[in-house]
Amino acid sequence: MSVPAPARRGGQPDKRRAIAQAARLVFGREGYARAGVDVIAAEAGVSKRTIYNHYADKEQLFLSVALEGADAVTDAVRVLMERHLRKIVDLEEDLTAFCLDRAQAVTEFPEHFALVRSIHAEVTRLPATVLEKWRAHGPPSAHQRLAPYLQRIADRGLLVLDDAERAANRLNTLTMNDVLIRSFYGALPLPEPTVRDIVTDGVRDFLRLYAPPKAPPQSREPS
Amino acid sequence: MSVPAPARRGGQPDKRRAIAQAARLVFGREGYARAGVDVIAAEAGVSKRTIYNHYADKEQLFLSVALEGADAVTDAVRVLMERHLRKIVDLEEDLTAFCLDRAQAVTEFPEHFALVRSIHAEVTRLPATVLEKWRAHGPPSAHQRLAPYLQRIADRGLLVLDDAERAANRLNTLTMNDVLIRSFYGALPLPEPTVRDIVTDGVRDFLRLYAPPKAPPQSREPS
DNA sequence: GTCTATATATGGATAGAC
DNA sequence: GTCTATCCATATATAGAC
Repeated sequence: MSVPAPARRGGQPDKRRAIAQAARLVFGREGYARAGVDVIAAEAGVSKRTIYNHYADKEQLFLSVALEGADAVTDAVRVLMERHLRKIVDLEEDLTAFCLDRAQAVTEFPEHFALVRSIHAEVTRLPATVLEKWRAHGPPSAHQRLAPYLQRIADRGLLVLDDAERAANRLNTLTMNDVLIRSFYGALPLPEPTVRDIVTDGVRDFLRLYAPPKAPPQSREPS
Repeated sequence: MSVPAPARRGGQPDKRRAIAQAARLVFGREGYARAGVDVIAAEAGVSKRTIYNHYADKEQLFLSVALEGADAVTDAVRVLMERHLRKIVDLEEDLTAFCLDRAQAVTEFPEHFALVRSIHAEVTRLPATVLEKWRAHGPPSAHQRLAPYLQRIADRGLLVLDDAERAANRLNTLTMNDVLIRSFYGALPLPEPTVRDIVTDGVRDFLRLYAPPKAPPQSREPS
């Protein structure tokens, strides 16, 4: 499943992107099995044969698009981390804002999460090598990138961490997972207030688990 | 989607169950779209026409089987609650045992969770009325049944609950959800030690959130 | 590389006898 | 109600001209 290099020689590389985008749309809307290569070709404005010139078959096209989409989401989350977790002013507020934005990313990439649902449905039929790549592009990598941010926060004394990666996973569990499951992985987006409640509660409990024993708000009047 | 009453007049009601079982197997193995009514008929040992005599179409067959399967899982979980949570001897141990058994139910009903994955993939194409029924038969009902058990435990002073149903959801979030997501809803079962780690950690954190402030182990020597 | 046209297969649903 | 045989639509993939 290594992403094949776009054909350069004389061909229009735009077409390949047009195909990928159309495939993402149609696969997301119809699911893998129902999606017709015909429809994808029409949506992309190319011939069916052109698709088969760029991709070996329907399955390769699907997997290629799925992995690209996962990377796009991953990049978006990376941006959110930098925005909310680089400089902490109020830990609870910043974590909440981060998780809220992260949760809303689910509804901002609807085509991709439709692909995620299709992959879940097909997962028992996918080759092991493909699944490994899928795992590598997915949530686990997100945890690995979140952990250093939490570690930096802990180094400033705002959290007490035994294991930064485990804590990253906990934050995810307490906020994202509920949103994912209850929204059917974004298929039926939850009302914004509901998401806010879930995330707020999750962050609060996360801090109850990981906040320092008694946060002395740097009282300016020592005994 | 009301489950239609089996035809009695002269027909063999066994056939219907054979069809349902075969459908559960084939839908679980192939997914909704790939599953052929032909194959289901062969697996059930009946003719294709017989299936269409019992069920309006493929979709009705699928949904009927899915809801029945959800009820079966629900009943199994109900049994586990009675076994582990009716009489508490050691709260942490009992909760852990319950959640472990509950998590392993995912791998004990592989066909059903394969159906769950298919439903996720199809969820945007399902009628709203069907989705409501699906939700009603699924996890939310499990929370509602778990809550009273937690409430009884709290009444004995072993937990401090603000809202029993919220706590039930928390226990679920901290144990089941990770298992579900990381195993791709049971498609790639996690190693038993991994499940044990997840559940053990989850219950420990649950108790850190909901245990009474300082559990006095009824010390026999007051000041 | 791209297009039109087509081969080939499959699957949902039905007709009609028993 | 159940079976055998079949219709018809659809979909993947390919052939061959430009």
